[in-house]
Amino acid sequence: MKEELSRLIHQALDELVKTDALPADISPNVQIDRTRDSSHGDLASNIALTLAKASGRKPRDLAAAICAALPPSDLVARAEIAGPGFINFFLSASSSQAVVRNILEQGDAFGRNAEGAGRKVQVEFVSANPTGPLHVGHGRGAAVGDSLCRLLAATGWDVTSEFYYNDAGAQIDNLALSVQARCRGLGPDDASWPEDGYRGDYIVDVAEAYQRGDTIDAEDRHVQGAGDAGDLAAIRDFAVAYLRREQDLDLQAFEVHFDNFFLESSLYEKGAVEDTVARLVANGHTYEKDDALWLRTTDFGDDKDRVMRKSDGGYTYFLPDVAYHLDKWQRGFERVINEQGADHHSTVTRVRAGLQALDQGIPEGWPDYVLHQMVLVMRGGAEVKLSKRAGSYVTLRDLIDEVGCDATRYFLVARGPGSQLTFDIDLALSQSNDNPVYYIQYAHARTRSVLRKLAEQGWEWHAERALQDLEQLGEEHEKALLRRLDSYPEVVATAARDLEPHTVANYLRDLAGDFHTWYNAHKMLVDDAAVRNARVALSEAVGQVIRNGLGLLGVSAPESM
RNA sequence: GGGGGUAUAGCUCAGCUGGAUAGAGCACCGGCCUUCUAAGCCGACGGUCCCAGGUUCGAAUCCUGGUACUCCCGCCA
Repeated sequence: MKEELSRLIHQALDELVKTDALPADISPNVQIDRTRDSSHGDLASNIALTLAKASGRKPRDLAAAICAALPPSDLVARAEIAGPGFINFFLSASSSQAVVRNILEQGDAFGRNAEGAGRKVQVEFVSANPTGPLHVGHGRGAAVGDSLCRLLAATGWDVTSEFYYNDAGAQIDNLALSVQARCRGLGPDDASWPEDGYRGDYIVDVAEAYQRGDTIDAEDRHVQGAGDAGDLAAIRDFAVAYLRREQDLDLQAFEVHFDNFFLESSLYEKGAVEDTVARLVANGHTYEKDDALWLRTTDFGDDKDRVMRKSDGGYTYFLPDVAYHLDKWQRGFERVINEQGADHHSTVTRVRAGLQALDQGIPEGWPDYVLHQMVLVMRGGAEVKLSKRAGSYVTLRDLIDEVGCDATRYFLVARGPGSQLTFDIDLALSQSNDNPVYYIQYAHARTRSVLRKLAEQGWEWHAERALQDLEQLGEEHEKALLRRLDSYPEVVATAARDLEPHTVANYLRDLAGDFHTWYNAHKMLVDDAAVRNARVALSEAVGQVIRNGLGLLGVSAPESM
């Protein structure tokens, strides 16, 4: 549609150049925008404003000349000059109604495109260490990351989702010590409680399960509790498996799926960490100082050099991070997106620097990052601190149990990742019916209800026949809906390109609003068969788009509410 | 000190890569259910788009300089 209009304008400009009404050396950048106000038509161009100076003519005069030179087209009913010199295009009824046919014919595919051209992309998100249940911050990562996967898949990318976790580091030792202490009947307030031990109640559950000899069947490991409080290694394996299973259940409840789980320990087993060190040393980007091995990341834009191998011989987390990303590159992911909490933003420069130092031909800006800001959780008017160690943080499972998966996912994905999110539990609980997700789902349920009612009244409706009656859609509310529906593919394309799923959420709210307004203003199931057919077709199109859009957010579209 | 993010209605937030009269939800006020689902609709109220400059036909949006809040800056992950 935009392309077509752009072509018409170019033709008009060529005509004006030919008749010397415009200088030949202009380089028009024709821009077509959707109008905000329907009194400004459906689409508008600012071309006369941008060319006014170069042509030495007043914008409105130039706009008039362009309008006069526009070749006739079935798409456009009329073009008007408005404001300082905009050209407003009013689409013909038939071309604006065509979107209904497109939607009903394309169904689930409406809004998808092939921009990714089947290229491989990996999205890594959540990546929580198995030291406790997932909290709200992980939930935001899960909601955003999963939506990104869906958006990328919808725009032609070959997507792999991945969850990375550390199953062997210092924090895991700390976890094991905490469970061991619980096995011995100690509490966080006892003198011999491990320093910085995990204080949460879930540690008690792990300890009891271990001592009972429970069997854990997690996605990637199967462990039985040995029951021996003295066997720290056994406790560690059991605790990791136990908490991984808990996280799997959290993700399952959140309806988030991962294609791959990647263990940090596997990097050591494969020798990938040693290889990475060797390569960095061979490339001459390292030096020894204070018994430690440093990487000169300042050569690659970092503000100071980083330790790779500590003076005690162990590696810092930085090194396996680099090894891990090299592994991603070697798996053929030319594009990788890491969705993380913004508190990790300082690792971005570091990891990219490490990859550059490897000299493997990895592009400088690789990989991409989507960083989400903190989620503040309010309860009873006060902030709940998200401290694992205090054990008082709000878990994702709590939220899902309390406000439901759909509402939680919508809430966490409906805001831009860059804005801090205040999740007010009291508000979510006391006013869960006011959550925007219900507003959208309700619109969908209404479209389904109309079909049921139609059948009850003995009327028949067939898409192919109804599409013959689309010219019956002449009400202003209907035109607004048609405009909104027509913009959906652009919304999806933009959201995917900018990695911003929340624009889809905003769009759906607007679409649902247009639908509810129309629903209240006009009855669909009227006696006039042609009008009825057309309106039900429009309703069906709305339902389809809501379904498609909610699908991108991982939110269900219920048949009835 | 360095870096990331944010600043828009009483509150929570949108604002489509510079467009026309800056929008929604919540809260408050007033209307609409005998009629396809009132989890809905209609109306009213509500603004120094943090401040100061700059860029241009045109700035909430871009640039510069400030201010405030927040997160990060370890031989933790």
